[in-house]
Amino acid sequence: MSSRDDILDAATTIFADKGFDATSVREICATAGVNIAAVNYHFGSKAGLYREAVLRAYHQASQSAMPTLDTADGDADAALASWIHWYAVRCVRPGRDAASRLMLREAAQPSEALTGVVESVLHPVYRELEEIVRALLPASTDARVLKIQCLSIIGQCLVHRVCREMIDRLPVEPALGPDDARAIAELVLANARAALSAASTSILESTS
Amino acid sequence: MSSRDDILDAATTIFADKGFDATSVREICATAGVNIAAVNYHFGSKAGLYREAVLRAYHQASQSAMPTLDTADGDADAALASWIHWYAVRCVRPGRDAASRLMLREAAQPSEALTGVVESVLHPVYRELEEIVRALLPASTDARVLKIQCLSIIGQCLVHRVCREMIDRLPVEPALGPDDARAIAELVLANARAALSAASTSILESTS
DNA sequence: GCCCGTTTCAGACATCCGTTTGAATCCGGC
DNA sequence: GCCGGATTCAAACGGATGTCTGAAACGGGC
Repeated sequence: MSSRDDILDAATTIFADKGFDATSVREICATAGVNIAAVNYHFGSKAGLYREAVLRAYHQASQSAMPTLDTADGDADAALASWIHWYAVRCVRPGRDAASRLMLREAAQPSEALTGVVESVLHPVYRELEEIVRALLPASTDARVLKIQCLSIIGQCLVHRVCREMIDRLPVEPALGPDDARAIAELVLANARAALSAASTSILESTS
Repeated sequence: MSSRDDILDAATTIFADKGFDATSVREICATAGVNIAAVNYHFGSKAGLYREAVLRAYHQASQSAMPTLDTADGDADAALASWIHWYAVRCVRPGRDAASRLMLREAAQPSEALTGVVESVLHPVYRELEEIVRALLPASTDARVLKIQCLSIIGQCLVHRVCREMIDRLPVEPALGPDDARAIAELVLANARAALSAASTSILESTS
């Protein structure tokens, strides 16, 4: 069972770094130190290996529990803080955690072959954030505004993952690294609080 | 000169959609309705075609002028509003504008072959935002905080482009479309204003 | 010691890729 | 009408890819 896992480990890392198309089965096997035929023996095909790697990454991602409104005993603000910290750390920490990198790659550009698989882990994450944010906004808030606000929070975190290569090349000091995860999380939280309370009052003003 | 442009048009669209590796020269030529050899005749290689497509996309992107502090006569808040609107529309509007899609793909994952080319258009955009945001924050603001705040603004816009496929699959109504560009821009602006003023006062409090 | 299912292996398979070739075609200038 | 450079074309090139084959090696159960 070792070679099967070796292949999965190597595949997760390389797929996460280079994407499905740019990765060759031979490279994966060379990294894993196994014969090329092992991929088709254990996984049927390159696509099967990819599917398995994403599924395993999903399973690993489910391990570290996502904070929810319930785990915060209904305290929406505390839940927001926990959620943002949980998500931001996940985005900013550069991973030896290749699994989460692979997940995020799939999130941005889902494989048509994996329809439903990735959604099953992504949707609950989004839904939970929306529940938390909904509790922090007036009940009268437009659904469209709620959605945009949630995506803004996600975007502030995700940019540090998706645009990491660009960020690292930015001609401005200081460079942002994994050590700044906490600072980023706190700033995003402060921004979200400010944005949500501003959104609340502006809605109250417009309806008064 | 027509076939050369036909190839560039087809290449820009397909490269933007599928990336460099997943795109084949044969597919580009079939779409453009030209012979396969035309790519190497006009551009030397697939990489040369890619480079040319990105460069043309960059050139087109430079046409619509970016708002700056200067064009707002030094009014930082007005400049921020203009900049966010300019950038958000660019991100949210889906593209028949394949050029900007290609640019954003390059921004997220720059080709090593194009080092310097994309930076030359991306860096001024970031620099300008940082100038505007700097003017809206206390002079004592930490450079790291300034950078994170700028990336938060960029992230809130960019998420609508980079994660479009995921957003479209979100199990929550209503769907966000290109018509919501203005609403998104306004919300991001409101969020940025709230975040920056909150950041200003918190810094003042901490130093007093 | 031997057996049999599991796993590994070197090698070959067809296919697709980006690229090249050399001839055919076009077309303005004379 | 015809020349010569520019362009297009069908066909093929070598190489890399994903996949498959058949035999070799392994390893626990009897």
